[in-house]
Amino acid sequence: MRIEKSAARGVFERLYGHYGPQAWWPANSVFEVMLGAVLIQNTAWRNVEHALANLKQHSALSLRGVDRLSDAVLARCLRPSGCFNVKTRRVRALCEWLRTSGGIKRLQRDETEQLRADLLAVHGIGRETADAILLYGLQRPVFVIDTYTRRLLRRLGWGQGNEPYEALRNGFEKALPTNVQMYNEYHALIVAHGKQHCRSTPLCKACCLRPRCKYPASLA
DNA sequence: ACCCAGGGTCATA
DNA sequence: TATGACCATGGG
Repeated sequence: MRIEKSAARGVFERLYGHYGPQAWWPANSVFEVMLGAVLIQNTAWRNVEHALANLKQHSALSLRGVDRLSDAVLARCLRPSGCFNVKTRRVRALCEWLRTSGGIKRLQRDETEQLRADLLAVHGIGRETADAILLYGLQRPVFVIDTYTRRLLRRLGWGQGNEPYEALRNGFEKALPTNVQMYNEYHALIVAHGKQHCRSTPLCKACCLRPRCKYPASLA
């Protein structure tokens, strides 16, 4: 998958110029980023906020805190984020991994590729979740691919949108400078744009990323 | 009553 | 490699 550098840069400038800085990831700790990355799976951020607020009430926005909760209580906290029984197991797996690998502070010293492999080995952490944790939690220069990114890519005519994850990640990373801050904003901007309704902004008149958008035309 | 939301796992072909 | 069932809440 090949993406033109000027095009990749141009779309970023346009999105940034329109929406401005996104201040991602909304969290107060690396652990909270990890929790959010798992809870956001196939749900809306609003629901995740609710679940995180529930955890906070139980003083469970830390590894120790989550470990103290019973499965029943943890599941009850996660309920608003949907698929809560599934996510309870995934959060447990995440915590188990952190405990057995010496904690976040030690993990910070590992190479990005090593960290990525370790994350992918955790139950419930796939490519997107792993990359979100790497980029937003551990400040590594990894470009996150999600469904909005695939739609954007397709609607820009850069590709089909169904290419393998790694191909797309590689395409963006080669087209852009290796820059954590830029990757951070770019992905956040793609999501922000995708959330807009058609015609709600000048940019969306040309391309909204919602599934049934009437304007599947180019941003450029 | 539907569709969708910042996915991943598991079974199957 | 690729498709489909499944998980399940909350907002539009």
